[in-house]
Amino acid sequence: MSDKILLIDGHSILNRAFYGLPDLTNSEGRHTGAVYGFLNILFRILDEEKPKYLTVAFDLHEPTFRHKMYDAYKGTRKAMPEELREQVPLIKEVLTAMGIKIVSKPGFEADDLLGTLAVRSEKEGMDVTILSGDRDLLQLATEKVLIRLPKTSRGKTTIENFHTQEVIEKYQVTPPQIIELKALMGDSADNIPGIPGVGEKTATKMIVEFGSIENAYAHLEEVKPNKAKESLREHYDMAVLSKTLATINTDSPIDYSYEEAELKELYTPEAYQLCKQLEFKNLLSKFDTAVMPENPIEQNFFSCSDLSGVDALFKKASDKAYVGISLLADKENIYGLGIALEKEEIYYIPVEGLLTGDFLCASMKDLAKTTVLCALDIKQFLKHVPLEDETQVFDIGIGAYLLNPLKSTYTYDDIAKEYLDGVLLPAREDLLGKDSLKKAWESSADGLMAYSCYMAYTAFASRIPIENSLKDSGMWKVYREIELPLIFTLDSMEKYGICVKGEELKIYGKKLQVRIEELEKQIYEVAGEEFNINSPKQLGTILFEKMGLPGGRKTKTGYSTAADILEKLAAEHPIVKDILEYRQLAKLKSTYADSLASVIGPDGRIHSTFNQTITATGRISSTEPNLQNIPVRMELGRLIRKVFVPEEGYVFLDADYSQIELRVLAHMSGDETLIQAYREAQDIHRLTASQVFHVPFEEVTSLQRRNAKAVNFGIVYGISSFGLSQDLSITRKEAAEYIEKYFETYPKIKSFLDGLVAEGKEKGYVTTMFGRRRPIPELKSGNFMQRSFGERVAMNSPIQGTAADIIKIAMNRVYKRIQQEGLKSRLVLQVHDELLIETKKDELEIVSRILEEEMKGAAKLSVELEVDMHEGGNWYEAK
DNA sequence: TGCGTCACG
DNA sequence: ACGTACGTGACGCAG
Repeated sequence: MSDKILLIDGHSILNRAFYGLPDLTNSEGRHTGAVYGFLNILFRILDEEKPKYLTVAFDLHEPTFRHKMYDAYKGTRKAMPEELREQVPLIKEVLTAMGIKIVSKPGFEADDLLGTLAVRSEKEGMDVTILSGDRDLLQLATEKVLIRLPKTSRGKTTIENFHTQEVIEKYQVTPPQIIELKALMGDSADNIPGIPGVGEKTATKMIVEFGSIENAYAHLEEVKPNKAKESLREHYDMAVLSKTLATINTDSPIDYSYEEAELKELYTPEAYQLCKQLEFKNLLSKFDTAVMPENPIEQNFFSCSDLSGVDALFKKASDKAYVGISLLADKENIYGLGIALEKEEIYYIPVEGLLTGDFLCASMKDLAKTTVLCALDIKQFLKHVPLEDETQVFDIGIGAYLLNPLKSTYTYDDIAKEYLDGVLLPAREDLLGKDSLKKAWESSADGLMAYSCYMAYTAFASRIPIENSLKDSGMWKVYREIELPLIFTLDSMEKYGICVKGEELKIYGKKLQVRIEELEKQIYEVAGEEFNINSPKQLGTILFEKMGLPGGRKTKTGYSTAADILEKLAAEHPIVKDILEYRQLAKLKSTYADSLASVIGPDGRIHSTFNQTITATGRISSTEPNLQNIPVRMELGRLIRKVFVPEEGYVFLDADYSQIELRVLAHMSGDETLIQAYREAQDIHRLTASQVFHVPFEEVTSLQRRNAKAVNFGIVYGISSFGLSQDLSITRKEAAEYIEKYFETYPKIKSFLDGLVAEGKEKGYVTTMFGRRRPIPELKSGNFMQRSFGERVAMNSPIQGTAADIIKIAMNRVYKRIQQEGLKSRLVLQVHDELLIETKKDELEIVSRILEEEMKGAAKLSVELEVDMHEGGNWYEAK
């Protein structure tokens, strides 16, 4: 087999990647999306082609010969956006680090270099592949030269491939004739003037008929249509110029050695460093551990596996003010412990023989009496080492979250990079691969010690920088008084869990199943065939193609079959109602009945995880299972709440804030009308309607009230006339009028929201009443969509976030009061504005007083925080 | 794995 | 002109 060479059009692929992918930046705000996209496509092609040689060609910035000709003629060049421009040197740097040959030459475009190398290589007897985003390159296709054009449509990349034959099939002309086409049609992007009045159709006809522009002129009288003939006649010199401009030079005088272009090891240490800095996490896994640089920190790792040594170690640790801790543990087992006493003194203790997990945990409980334990995830730590005093611990993960809540994970290597002067530590995956801790342990992976020590090191070393940053940014109080105590509150909620009746859940699931099968049958019958109703794609085909229903909104992949679309179609055909019911039941069965049943523990209770470092606004989230989205709005779904029950001798007490976000808005904006409204009104939406629509309170119609309610919601979400119009099924204009009237009624709300956006733009972040920050990089975006999103976020986050702060404060206080007063009752759930307490029957009175006092008293606002409370024998009754 | 959908606040 | 309400998590499908 002959050798293969891959030639890449650097700028054009970078361009493709830039425009095809969302604007990606690393945590320093450096734009990296185009480089990332480039590398992804490079690896994909390398994988497919496995070439022996590889070369990437770039234009230089100075104008080339061909451009000069036309610039002189027309004098225009297109500008490159700054976000892309700064990535050009970056991709060159990465390619160089990977040992990839780059060519460019003053006075020559990348096209010319590619053309020259393609012709030269073909002559050498090689197979040539050219990767470009530019169709001009098609003129280079031959039997041996393959042109590959990546296309990004709907987010994914497909590649079109062209040898001579494919060019002819697609364009009806041979590759060299592509030049003629292009010269006739012109190309504004490429600054080729072309012949006025000649487009793709005419050009193709002409070349198919005459073969070349010259021949067309030779038979000018035969050229049709007349318009084109006249234009050709008039613009002869334009045709000549265009052809020159469109022709890629295949004989450029470049020095080129195949030896240098030979593909070598791409995954070099230099490339690793770069990918790490750019935060290309997916790419890092491609690197072999062998290329990872030796880290000086590692020389300070010590293994400690004898009892007396460990005793001495804990003794030494107890003299420190604080230490870094990493506990290697999962739900079942403890595998080892890392302790950092100093930056240069880190120990690893594997669980082994007399050094049991229990022993280590007991030692740490002791250690906590004298020394602050710093770790990445204190809540996980508490699962094995129960502590009660928040002053005994420091959580660097939560600190890092507060400082930037937009990250999706808070891993030690990220934190080290961020807070320890950019130090690059090997990530978990570098050390342990994708294996679970258990697996790594069983195969006694030697990465365990490094993993544990790096984590302990990071916890130790970043404590001070994180603490300082929190103080500098005004978030120390949020950390110290809200988030840190909340760790203990959430830990307790997770440990208690909530009792769920598994048997009844099964019965409920079976009932659903019966009806689901009925509906299935009915739907198949009406549709005339069996299909997967759960597949939006198949469903769309049946409804909108086979049955001919009017298809509305489109999604990326086809027709939308979302509920709001189907509801509007319900009158068109009875099948739609059945589908909606089917959907509802299928959801209830799969997400609630079945999966809830599968996570009931041996104690008969569900122990959800409450995440403290997920949301951008400061809310907590709940996973495995999510107990914050148990149905309540529809009766059938709401019934599920009957299986959530308190244990014997207890009842549920459920307390929720009434319209907390609107009250927060009233307070933060200081709008007297809204504040006054809250001081007077039972029904805020009715009152809003009466004020906005200028009708007496008693005469507000239900429609007016509904509209006012939607506007109130809209305000909290960062109002837009479009969003409101969608929600209310009214025109944008009407929605805009509602909003205008609303702002007339509550003028300070308008200036408050405007102020938030202005503040966000100026500072790059917005804050809650308590100082919690949310960065909003989107506000700086040049993209209208992104920027608008940023503006809505700027309006919403302080409100949602303040409400989140308030309920967190309330949770902590309720938790502590229950503890202090020695009660048996316990907080078991939080659902954003709602707390559920499993209450000992004889403690009902005191607990309801605690709830009321602490929830209402959690924040001092200019309007009352109102709390609704209900008790019941299950969650359904208590809500 | 990403998307569409839908459950909650 | 752009094309959407804010914040989440889980499921099933399709590639």
